Amino acid sequence: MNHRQHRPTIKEVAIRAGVSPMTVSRTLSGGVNVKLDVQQRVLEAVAELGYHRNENARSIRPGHSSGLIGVAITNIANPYYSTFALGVEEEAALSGRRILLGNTGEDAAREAELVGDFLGRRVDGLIVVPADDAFAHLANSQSQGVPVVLASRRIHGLDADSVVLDDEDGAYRGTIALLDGGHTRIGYLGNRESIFTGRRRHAGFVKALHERGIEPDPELVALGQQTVEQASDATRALLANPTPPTAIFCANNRNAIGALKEINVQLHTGRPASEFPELMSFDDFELAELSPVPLSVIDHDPRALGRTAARLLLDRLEAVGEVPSREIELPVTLRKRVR
Amino acid sequence: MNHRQHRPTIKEVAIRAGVSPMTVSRTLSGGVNVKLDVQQRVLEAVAELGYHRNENARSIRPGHSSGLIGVAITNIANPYYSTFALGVEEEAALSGRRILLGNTGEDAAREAELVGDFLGRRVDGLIVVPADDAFAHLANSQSQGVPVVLASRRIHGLDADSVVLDDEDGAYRGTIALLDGGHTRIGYLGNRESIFTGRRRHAGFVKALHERGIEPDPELVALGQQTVEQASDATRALLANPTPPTAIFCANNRNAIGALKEINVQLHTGRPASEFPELMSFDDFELAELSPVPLSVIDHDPRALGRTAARLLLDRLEAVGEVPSREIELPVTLRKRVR
DNA sequence: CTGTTAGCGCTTTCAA
DNA sequence: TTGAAAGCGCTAACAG
Repeated sequence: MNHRQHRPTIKEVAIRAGVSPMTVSRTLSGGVNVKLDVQQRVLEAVAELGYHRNENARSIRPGHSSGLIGVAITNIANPYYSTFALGVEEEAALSGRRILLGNTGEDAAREAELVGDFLGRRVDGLIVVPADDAFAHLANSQSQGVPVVLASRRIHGLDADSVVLDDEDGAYRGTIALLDGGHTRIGYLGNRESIFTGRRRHAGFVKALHERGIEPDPELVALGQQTVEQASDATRALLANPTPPTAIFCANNRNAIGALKEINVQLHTGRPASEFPELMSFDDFELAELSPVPLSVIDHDPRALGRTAARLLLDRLEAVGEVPSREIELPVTLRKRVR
Repeated sequence: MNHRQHRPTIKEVAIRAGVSPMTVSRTLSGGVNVKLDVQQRVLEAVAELGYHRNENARSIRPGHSSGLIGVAITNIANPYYSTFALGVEEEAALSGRRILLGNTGEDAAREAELVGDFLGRRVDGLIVVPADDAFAHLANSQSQGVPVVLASRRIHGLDADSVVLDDEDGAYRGTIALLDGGHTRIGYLGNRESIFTGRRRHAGFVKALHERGIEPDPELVALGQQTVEQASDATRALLANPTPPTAIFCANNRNAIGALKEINVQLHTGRPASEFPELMSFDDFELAELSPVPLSVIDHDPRALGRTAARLLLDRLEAVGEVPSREIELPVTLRKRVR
């Protein structure tokens, strides 16, 4: 490895090109008021040294921003969030910005820590899928002029731009579809009630049942599964119920996949698929169509969610003066019987 | 929103605490040689103002690093790479570092652009899944003392730390398993030969066939599918062959999933599953066990790949002096008949 | 068209 | 134990 072990500075480029640092700076900023042949020499020196402007040095000057967007999500490995991150990255790249990515693992303390770090790195703004309703760290960010966009989940009491899904309506429609299919004993696998989407999707589920005069059986409701494995365990418990559900509403892809895996395992014992519950999944996911039991999905576009979140942030960064915060709710589509 | 619209500086904290900026700085760096009660006052001022040290300003001082790691991967939305990114993030976080994430979309020009940007932001190092064999931008990075770790793919001619999978051996063993299962007409869905893993996995495939005296039929080999949809299209073509393959080797999860989806579609026409080819997938993936046809996977751990890549980088950053570059090859596990 | 000066926020060095 | 000065890399503002 050719170790010059040194990052060239503007001064070195200047010396090599036989000009002052200002001329280098001007050349790199578009070249206004620099003779063409001088620009040429400067650019040659830049290329020879492999020089890159020190963005950190630039960003400490007044008026200049870092061009960074801090993104705090709960779990990058979940395809829903990674696709979301892709959307953010794409949209951010359009304005030449980069994303600083942090994983919170649904841990509020970790989230606050990450946000503090992001602020220290002078991000232009934050895109956060909040782990819970605590928001002192986010309000602090806003108070310093660093806008916050909430994605997927809102926080009660925090005035910020946000983009979420139409959770309640989706869950409601999905549940109604199950009820219309003749199911009356419907299980529920979902997130904790303390999580925005958990609350909303469960509310939509309950609303549909109530509308048909059905009281949800607490024995068929399992909340708080964060992993596929936990979801499989919860499904096993549901199936072991003396009067098992004939359908299960899965409030996210982790829970739907866990349910599917457990059902698939139990199918190998020889019981026919028709004896297993039909599934409704909030979130589409890859290979859903291979389900051995009837499966419908409440579909939406996590990439668009990411792009929208980034758009909200960029719009605010470009806006002049005070702008009221925008709350966007993206629609979801019920796709019946993808299998 | 409470808009102070201003990021407090060390000076303001100092004024509020009635001390000099240096005392604030010292307090925040551990508090050596600062009286306890003074530290107390400083920390109160910090909390009141929501102050965060400007890391960008810190990083321009000699000796100080940015604490950033630039990560350039080809597609965050691919679960393989998002899990990889999770591993990198986790390991980087252990040393208090953050990741700057960029998506290359398999585009070498975009990769070079990203790397240039990362260098401008003074990353401590780079972790790259290279889009192709061009490496001027990476050598440039190294020459400036910014180490590069290649992940998943190596580049011929670039001396850098790297962690890859045992591609050829995995593909070889997978293919042998198919041959042992009695297959002689085996299709291949994979990446372009210009991509490191594409070359190696294909080589392993061919090696196994040759060992059994079989010449691969060019009509059964489809290279270059990057998306699930393209893989489905390629599968359709394979299945339409007058003498279709009885097994298909899928060199990555995109291709395996595409094959699975196409087979699933064709199953709905009524032809029995037994008439469709058995599958071998390099990469495990979620719900593989739901495959309607026999499916084996060549499994590995993308998260460990990410952690290892980060570890290689961090080790080099912590090392003193010249250290020879390390090339790690992670093992893969053949799992027969996950379904 | 080009260069000099000054200062962004921070911390190392030196002085008190 | 504290502070003042100087300078990291860069560029607006001013001078020439």
